Amino acid sequence: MLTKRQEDILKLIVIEYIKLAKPVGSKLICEELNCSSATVRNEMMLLEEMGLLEKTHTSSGRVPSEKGYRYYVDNLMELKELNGEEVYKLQTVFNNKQLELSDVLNKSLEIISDITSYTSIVLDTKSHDNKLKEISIVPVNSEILVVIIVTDQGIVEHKNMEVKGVSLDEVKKTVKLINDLIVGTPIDEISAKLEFEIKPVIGKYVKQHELLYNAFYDVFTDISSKNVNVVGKNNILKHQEFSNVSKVKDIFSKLDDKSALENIEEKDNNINIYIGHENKMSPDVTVIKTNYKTSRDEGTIAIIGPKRMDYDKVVNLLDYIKKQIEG
Amino acid sequence: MLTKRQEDILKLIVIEYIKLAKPVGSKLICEELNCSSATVRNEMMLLEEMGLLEKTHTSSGRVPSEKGYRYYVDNLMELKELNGEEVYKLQTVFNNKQLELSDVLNKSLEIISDITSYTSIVLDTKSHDNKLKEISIVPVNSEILVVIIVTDQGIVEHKNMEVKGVSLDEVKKTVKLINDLIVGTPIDEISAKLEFEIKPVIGKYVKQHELLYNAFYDVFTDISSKNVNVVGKNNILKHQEFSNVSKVKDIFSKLDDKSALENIEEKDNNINIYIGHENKMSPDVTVIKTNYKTSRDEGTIAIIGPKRMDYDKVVNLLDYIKKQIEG
DNA sequence: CCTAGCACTCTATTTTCTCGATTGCTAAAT
DNA sequence: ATTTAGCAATCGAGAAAATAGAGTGCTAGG
Repeated sequence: MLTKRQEDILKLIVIEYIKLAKPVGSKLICEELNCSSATVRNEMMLLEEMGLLEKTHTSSGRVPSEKGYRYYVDNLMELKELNGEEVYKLQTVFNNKQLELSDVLNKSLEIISDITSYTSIVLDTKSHDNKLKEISIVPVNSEILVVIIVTDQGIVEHKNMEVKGVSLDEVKKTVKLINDLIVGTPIDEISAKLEFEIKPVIGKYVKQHELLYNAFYDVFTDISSKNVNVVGKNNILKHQEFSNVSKVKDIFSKLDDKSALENIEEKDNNINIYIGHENKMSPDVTVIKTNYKTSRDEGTIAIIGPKRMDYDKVVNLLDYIKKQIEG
Repeated sequence: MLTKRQEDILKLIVIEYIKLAKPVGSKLICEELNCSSATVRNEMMLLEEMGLLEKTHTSSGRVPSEKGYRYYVDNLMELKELNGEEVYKLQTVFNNKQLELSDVLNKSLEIISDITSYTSIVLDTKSHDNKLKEISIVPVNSEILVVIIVTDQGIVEHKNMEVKGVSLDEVKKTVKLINDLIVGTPIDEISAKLEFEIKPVIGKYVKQHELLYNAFYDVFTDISSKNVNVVGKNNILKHQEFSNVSKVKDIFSKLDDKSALENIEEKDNNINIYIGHENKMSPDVTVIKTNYKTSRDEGTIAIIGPKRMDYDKVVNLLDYIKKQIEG
């Protein structure tokens, strides 16, 4: 258990270090508190023994440890209001009705990345609430046609389908069958329904059923897949903990690996903070993330920055966005 | 005019410098040629006077100047065949009929970026050959509906449209009118046709014509816009000319500016090489680019790397891709 | 016209030195 | 019992000096 003074010191060190990225000495702290630098040093020693502070070398000032940051975000952090300009910028995005939800997310996280100089990730999936509304096809040439799928929530997806050697009539028959049988099905149940209900039926009516079934199966599995987008990646370069190119390389290669990035998915509904080793990304960063869910899409939004991160601000911004999109 | 020996020396220096990124000394060259280092030095001096070589400091080896690279690519470069593995990798992409052309381009340039460690850009526009095939709408709720546009070449685009206060009947009437009047119109003529032929007509039949006209106009202009994609951006970090973070920042910010990137468009049908100051991107890089055009899409593909670039390989790869997609 | 030889130049690296910030400890003050 | 003043000790960051090595330009002889 920390004394009030120890908490004050820890808080000041975290805030100061976030601001200036230089180890914080006792002198700076004692100016803020009503005590001498020696007293502060004694307290600092205790805080270090508790594992909340670290030194970069024997005679350096103190730097918060991961445990120190953890204590800070759990007990000391104060959430401030967003300022008017930030809210205004975000509102123009939220009010643009022409944008789809995923665009809204990407654009608002662009703004956040701009404001904060951190990097954002949007992991987006079509919500299970989406029900198939309509399948239509447009032949492009004798080998290829385009399948267009629309859900009741307004999601539109399309994909080329290879149908070499299948007559257009056969295709139309199949589409009619599928439409009749699975319109109204939630998209995550389509694959199963396709296999157990549609496959047997089209087998009876359609000659090239094997080929067509596979083509549609591909189209549907493809369409219900996850989407990952990284925003403001260059902001990584702005932080001094990434002034050496090899660290940049490392983090960039992780931000590029879309399939690994899917692991960032957050199940929890709160805004969660993963400091350093608490996240799988890199021990050098903090990841702050939350869930979102609307009737149309669901997924995770995450902000990534150095551990020396403006925690209050990021939490606030994520909270604001989550509330806005979930309406 | 260069002598044969001078050309040999220049060529060796370019090749060696591309390989090792270190200024090339006379000793290395004279081992390849049948002459002494002093002779090579004399020739090097002449080549430097001609502006083809440079020194990094008084007693350093030589580095090709931009003019030197230019001479190399114009006169000395030999094109080699692609190796089997590379061709194989690319073919799996070209043979995947499910992919749209823009996906094929992006994926094949991903492969090229992998092979070469350079960065690629795809600038993609719908080809003028695309004719409007069909417009359809799907209402999502009372305020918003989705407009889906399909061209005869199989391009599908969709966009949310705000229609607050307009009855669904009015909208359907408008869509029918537009469909009747402009199906078959090349996409780049749609805006004009919309203004001069459609606008007057819907004015007669539809109450909220102003609002609907504007919404459709937005949708169409939006849809015929250009698309820029940057592939393999991280490869920038692999080259020692970008070992300092500020140069990385500079080039990254340029690669992020999608609208500025549209200027990369190449009108010429050949594979063109822009070395250093010859391109607008950055004096530190070379841009190699070419045009492509199919009935579906058209645009530019470009490879960006340090001036110390494997010119032969990149030219070959671009040539191969261009032929494949236009084939 | 070519080449061997050599003094010279400049970089890159290592070493040494100095300055200043900050610490931990001790002993005195509160 | 807690706080503080004082002080030697530690270490990093940066400047200055020393060294080694690669490569050049020039000269003179082949």
